Amino acid sequence: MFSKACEYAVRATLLVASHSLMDERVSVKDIAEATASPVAFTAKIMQQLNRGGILYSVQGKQGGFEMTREQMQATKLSQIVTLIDGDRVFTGCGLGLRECNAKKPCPLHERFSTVRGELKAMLDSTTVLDLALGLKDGLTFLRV
Amino acid sequence: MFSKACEYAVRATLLVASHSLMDERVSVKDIAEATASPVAFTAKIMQQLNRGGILYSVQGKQGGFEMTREQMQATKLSQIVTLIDGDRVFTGCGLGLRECNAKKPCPLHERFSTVRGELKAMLDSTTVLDLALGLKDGLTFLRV
DNA sequence: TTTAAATCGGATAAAATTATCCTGTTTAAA
DNA sequence: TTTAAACAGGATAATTTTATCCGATTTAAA
Ligand code: SF4
Ligand code: SF4
Repeated sequence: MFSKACEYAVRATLLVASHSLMDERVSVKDIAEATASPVAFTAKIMQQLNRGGILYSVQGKQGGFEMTREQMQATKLSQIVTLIDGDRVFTGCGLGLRECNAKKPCPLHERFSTVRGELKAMLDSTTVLDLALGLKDGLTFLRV
Repeated sequence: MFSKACEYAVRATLLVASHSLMDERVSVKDIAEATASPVAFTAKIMQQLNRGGILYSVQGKQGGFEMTREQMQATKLSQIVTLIDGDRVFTGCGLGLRECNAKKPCPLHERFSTVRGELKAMLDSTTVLDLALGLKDGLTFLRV
């Protein structure tokens, strides 16, 4: 469904958000540990999230990553997915046709575009804050 | 969403089915051409489809691939996806957690499993015959 | 019987994704 | 001022996925 990079990105963002709700800043090391992700790969992804304006990074000792409540509210999951994976999951053909042309539909067109639309609607309507709250309260988890 | 191999597999299966509806057998070369897929890779996938009982292969001159109407009716898209990609798309975690434990859900659990279930229901309720009919009638297409 | 079309399957290659390493810079604390 | 923690970013490595190649076998037609 999503790339590993994208899964790590969402997990990392939610972890940063839940800590920011408690006014804590987290390091890459903390993030990788808490989300069971490879640390160096996670570091790369944090750079992308920072450049994409999803969160803030603070350099130097005592540095790390943090989010404002505004960012948490403004950031929908679909934005993170698009930032890391592009829009293929939202616009791509279920059967892999290079170009989606409704006048020349693939056999799965009707049924697939319905489900794809539901996925997009779900990710469009879910904010980082929505999910970070449950995480902060210990109701949900980011690693097994 | 699906691997390239899986996309090729579904496209190839639908092509074989539509031709079998007209009592025509098709070669790997024909399939690759008609579905805009790499021929050698498609050949490998045809072997998997044959071993998996999705369709029949006929060796030797005038050989190729074919499906019975029973196979078309019995084969749901979900079976092809499972054969090629396994069940990760149906059972995997949207955030990539290794083990899905409803008692220890990821933050996206509720929303993701809903959409994932709709995808599965769609693929479970769609047979190869359903899609091959529109293809045979020229209403849908397998390449741009 | 010979030939050629076609699948089978193992080996290999190319490309993309995932993951690591290392050096430099920033910055707070000692 | 020195030190060490921490991110930035370029280079490289490992793994997986995608793709190709080739010799062997099967089989219908010439
Ligand atoms: S809509 Fe149908 S045709 Fe267009 S891309 Fe999706 S699946 Fe393929
Ligand atoms: S069910 Fe929820 S927790 Fe379990 S895997 Fe799917 S999304 Fe993750």
